[in-house]
Formats: sequence, C-alpha cells, structure tokens
Amino acid sequence: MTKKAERTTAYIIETVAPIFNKHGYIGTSMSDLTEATGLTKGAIYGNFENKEALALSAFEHNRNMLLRAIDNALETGDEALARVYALLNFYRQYDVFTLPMGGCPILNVGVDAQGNNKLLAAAVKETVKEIEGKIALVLENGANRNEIKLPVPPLQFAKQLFTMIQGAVAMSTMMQDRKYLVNTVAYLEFLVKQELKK
Amino acid sequence: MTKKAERTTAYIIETVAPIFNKHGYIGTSMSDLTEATGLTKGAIYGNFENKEALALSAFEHNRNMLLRAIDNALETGDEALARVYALLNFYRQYDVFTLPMGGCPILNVGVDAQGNNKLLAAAVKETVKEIEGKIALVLENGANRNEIKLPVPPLQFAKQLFTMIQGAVAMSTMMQDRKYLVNTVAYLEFLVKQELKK
DNA sequence: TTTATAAAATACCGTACAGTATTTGATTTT
DNA sequence: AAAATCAAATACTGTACGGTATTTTATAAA
Repeated sequence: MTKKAERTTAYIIETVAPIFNKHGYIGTSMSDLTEATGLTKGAIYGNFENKEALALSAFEHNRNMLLRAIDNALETGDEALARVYALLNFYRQYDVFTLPMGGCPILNVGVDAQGNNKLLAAAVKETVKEIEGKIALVLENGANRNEIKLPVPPLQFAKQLFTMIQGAVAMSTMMQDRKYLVNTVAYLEFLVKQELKK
Repeated sequence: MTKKAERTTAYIIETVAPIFNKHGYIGTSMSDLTEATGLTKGAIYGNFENKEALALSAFEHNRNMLLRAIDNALETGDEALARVYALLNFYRQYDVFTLPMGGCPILNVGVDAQGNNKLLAAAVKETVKEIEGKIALVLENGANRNEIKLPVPPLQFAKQLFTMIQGAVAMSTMMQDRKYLVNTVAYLEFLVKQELKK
C-alpha cells in the first residue's frame, strides 16, 4: 500500500491543479488552497517546498492528463488520417474535457506565466513542443506508409494545425462560446482532408 | 490648454497600460504603478477610483490603439481582398506592434481576466465582437460589390479568420517565436485567396 | 499678490500574503 | 505495547497589499 504522505501529496495536487489553472500563479493564494483541500499550511508545506513547486506540480498534473488524451486520440484506428480526425474530434469537445481542470492548461498557464513565472512558462513551452512532435510523428509515419501526401514537412504541418486548434481554444475560452471550437474543427476537417488525402 | 489633472490622468494610463497587460490584474500591484509612474498613491487615487477602474482604463487604452490599427488596415486600398490582405499584413508583425503595450491585450487580458475579473473579461468580449464585426463588414461590402465570393455568411468567415489569427498570436506569445505569426499569415493569405477570389 | 481651489505627497489604516518553528497527533516498527 | 518516526496542526513571523484621511504643495482666479 502507498504511504500516507504520497497519498496526501497526490490529493493536494489533484485538488489544487484546477485552482492554479483557473486563477493563475499569483491569482492563487495559499489560503485558497488550504480552504479547498481542507488541510493546513503545515500539511501543504510539508509536502511541497514552496508555492512555485506546488504550482509546477499542478501544471504537470494537468499536462499529463492532456498528453494522455492526445496520445489516446492519436492511437485511434490504424492510419494517419483517421488519427488526425480523432484528434480533431477530441478538440471538438475540448471545453468539456478541460472543465474539471479549470480550462486549457496550455493557454491559461502559457499566457499567465509569460509575465509572472519563467519556470512555468518554460514548462508550457516544452509541453507544446511535445504535442507538436506527437502530431508530426503521426503525419510522418502516414507519409512513409503512403497513406497521405504531405504538402510541407510534417513538423510544419503539425505546428500549423495545432496553431489553428489553439486559436479555437483561445477564442472559445475568451468568448465563453464553444461554437468557436465546433466551427473551427469542422473547417479543419475539411482542410485536412483537402491537404492530406491522396 | 488641457488641465493638469487631465494630462496626469493620460500619463498614468499610458504608463500603466503595458504593465497591467503584461502582468495581469492581480499580478500588478499599486506599488508597481507608483514606481513606474514616479507618482504616489495619492496622485493615482486622486485620478482613479480604485485599482479596477484603472485597469479598465488601461485596457481600453490598449484596445483603442489596436482598433485604430485594425481600422487603418481595413481601409487600405479600395477593394475587399486588398483590405483583408492588409489586415493579414498587419498581423504578420503583430509582435512588434504589441511589444510597447506588453503583448496582445485581447489574449493577455482575455485569458487573465477570465478567472480573475468579470469586468475586464466582458470588455475583452465586447472588443472581439467589434473586431469580428469590422472584418465582416469589409467582406459583406466586398460581396455586395461583387469583388469577392463568400462561401459562408460574412460574420462566420470573419470569426473563422480571426480565430486562426488569434491562434497564431497565442502560439507566438507562448512559444516566444514569431514564426507562428509569419507562417500562419502566409497560409491564411493562400487560404483567403482560394476561398474569396472569384 | 493675495485668495480660493485643485492636485499630489505623506503617513497611516486593517488585512492578507508566503513562509516557518514548534507542538501535537497519528502511524509504523520493534 | 513502547519507542521511534513521520505527518499534520497550530501559532506566529515580517512584509506587502489596496485603500484612505490628512497635510503639503502647486496652480489658477480675483
């Protein structure tokens, strides 16, 4: 059985992650966290060195959930085009996926940390590169297996695709309107087919 | 000649706007502002009711600069396609345009305020609608004058276009890489031509 | 140039902040 | 069950926060 401290550490991260994600690093106070967890400062500072370390763990938690979902989508079916469609399908409902984590961690932390926390900003940057790489890999494999044609190098296509997706994420977040997600994904389905289908 | 207070008010807004935009509402402290302006709290609170009112004025200042630039682009030339290209051209260098204001006010305030300040969030929402409307108007006029064809209603096209642009803004901000802007605009030029040109 | 007025500086609230040293309480291990 | 260890609660730092009442200084009107 897992030790007590490990379970509390995990519990704190899970509880705290959506709060940091929603209100940002500075916007989240330690008293917000003690209130949400029902624990005291002593308990939290016993498990994490300081606020920054906790915020980083919280982001990594959300990041892992996101990466797992993206991996899952990109493993759908057995050919590249189906996998890209599965990814788009995932992002069509990205708002409900990110609801329990307090919004898109890439967007929220990426923008918030830009002006307030270099460590978190770097973590977001790395995560984006990881996602771009995953998409690029699917495209590259698909091209090698002659399932799709590629008008540009796989990483460039992946970056372009993710940029447009993230635009929809940003707009639906700011405008509180999921139609931006739905409409953008619909258009991207058309675009992807047009560009990749042989 | 303008009264003293008016000039100080304007000076405060100009000085304070990029700070709020970069560090967010909560991330900006009154002492940040007294330090940057060289004024005291007494001076600032004499010209603004409270921190929130000042932050709102600061956003409106940045918003006005942005809207003026967009208006300027959308008045270029005498036909719709040229105007859309001018808009894309503006966004190709959006990073240098927004540098003195501490980043994109739509993205920064839109994301930051979402979790921290309803008033600012609403102001961003309104601004986005305004921009979408401006783009849509250009498209509608262009279609009426038979300069372009429109595959979808003008507002829908405008929203889609702005979503993709804003995606590039978000990515270039988070990744600290202007290539996202350059590449996305290049692709959008191609896409717009393909979709709108008769 | 005196007098009224407006603007900015000073000094000061009470509160909330991140963080810590110490004490109490709960688990294990022997 | 006793002893040793680990986890969490308590109580308390010093500092920085937004905001304000009051005093001083600058501006403009008479």
